[in-house]
Order: sequence, then C-alpha cells, then structure tokens
Amino acid sequence: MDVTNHPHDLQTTDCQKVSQVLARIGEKWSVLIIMFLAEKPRRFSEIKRAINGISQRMLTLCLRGLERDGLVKRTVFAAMPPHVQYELTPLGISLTTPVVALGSWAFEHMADIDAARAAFDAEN
Amino acid sequence: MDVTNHPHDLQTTDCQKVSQVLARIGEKWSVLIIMFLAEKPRRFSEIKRAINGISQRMLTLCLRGLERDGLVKRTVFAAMPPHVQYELTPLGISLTTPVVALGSWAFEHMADIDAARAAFDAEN
DNA sequence: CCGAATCCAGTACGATACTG
DNA sequence: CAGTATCGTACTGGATTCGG
Repeated sequence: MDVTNHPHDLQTTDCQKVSQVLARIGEKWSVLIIMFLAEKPRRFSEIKRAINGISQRMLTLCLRGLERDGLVKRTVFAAMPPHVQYELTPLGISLTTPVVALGSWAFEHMADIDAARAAFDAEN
Repeated sequence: MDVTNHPHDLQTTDCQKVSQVLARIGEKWSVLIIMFLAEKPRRFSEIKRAINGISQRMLTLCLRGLERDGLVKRTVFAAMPPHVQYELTPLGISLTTPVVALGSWAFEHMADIDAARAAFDAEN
C-alpha cells in the first residue's frame, strides 16, 4: 500500500499504525524537540532551556516516547553531577525532512490561518 | 524568522503560533480527513464511512476546526434530505504536500518503529 | 442525512516537591 | 543535573440520544 496512491484505504490496519506514528508527532512538544536536536546532540537541561514553557515532567515523558520509538538515543555519562546526552538516531534524522517541511508550511501560512480564524469567529 | 535556519528560536511568539497550527494537524483525525478530501470533495457520510472508527461527534468537531482555519470549505445544498459537501480550500490543498510527505514517512518507517518499541519494552 | 446536546472515561499537560 | 512522585485540571474522544 502506498498512502499517496490509495487514499481510500484509511480504514486498514496499516493506516491504523500510521495513525499511531502520527500521534507521537502530534504530541505538543515532539516537533520542537526534534527540530532542536536536529542541529546537534544536547543535554537535558539545554533542551529544557531552549524550549520555553515545557515542564520537566513533559520533557522527560516526551523524550522517553521518542526514545521508545527509536527516534532519539539517550546516553548517560556516569559522573557527578550527572550528564545525559540526547541525540537523533538515523531514523530520527530521516524524520526531520518531512517535519521541517511541515514546520515551514505552518510558518508560511500562519497569517492566513490567523485571518481565517478571526473571520470565522466574527460570523459566529 | 525561518524555521529551517533558526532552530534556536523555539521560544518566540512566532513559534508559539506555529505550535498552534501544528496542534490542529496533530489532532487524531485531521491528517486522514485532509488526505481523503485531497482526492475530491465529499459528503459528510462519505467521510464517515471512509474513515473507520471515527465518531460522528469527532468528525463534526474536526471538520469545524478545519473550516475555522480556512483549510476546508463547507457547502450546504438546501434539500430534503440535507446534502452537505466538504472540500479543501487552496490553503488546504497546499497543506497536502507536507502532510503526504509526513504520511509517507510514517508508512515507510512503521516497521522500524514497531521494532524499536518492542525492543524498548522488552528491556523495561 | 447531517448534525447538536449530553454524559462520561482516559489522558495529556502543568505545578510542585522530593531524590541520587 | 536529571530525573521521579503526586496531585489537580482541561481537553480529547467515544457512546448515546435527540432534532430539523
């Protein structure tokens, strides 16, 4: 099955799995984290500082999820204080292409969407 | 600001707006609906039948959200029984490119992710 | 046929406090 | 520094019922 040629098969098992994959990308912080790690490996607190508004709890959970899916690799350097490095795996790197494409689209059409929302809300 | 060149600016107002746009795409059914409407305009019940598992409620809410963002156009043909058509706007059509890219990536790497999840769960 | 209204469960997310 | 534990809230999403 090829999603680009068979848009009808939205109810198959394959597409259910695709949905599960997309669900992780749909998480609030995943895209931002992936785009930040795309540049180079980072430490836990570097990510936390870079992504304004994320809580420690959600950063931990989100990184665990990305690690579980094989998109991010976690390396612990035994020392005091602890030093934990996160980096994209090859699979994670391959994700950056479509993710950046989506991010760019979102950025380019931000104004259009804002205007459409304002117009829609004005009517109702 | 260009998201492809300034991955550091994840905390700016612009990126907050991008997050809001991505949130709609992150909704459980949005991508499937957009991909289905990409082929041609459809009626409410056609969409419902095509996307297995979606409830009437969520289809209604999701279509409203897409309409609000100017991605989908809703046309009512006054008649009995009612006939309502949904179609992508030009803005919505421009979204299909990155969305299909993401969908294709998800489909191609489904197996990798499944394997990574199984391996991760086996250790913990 | 195309919804709206209501009710309810699961969970994503945040705030705070605590630990090796 | 890099988490874990606990609690509380808000929202997503499903089931069901009702209406034009």
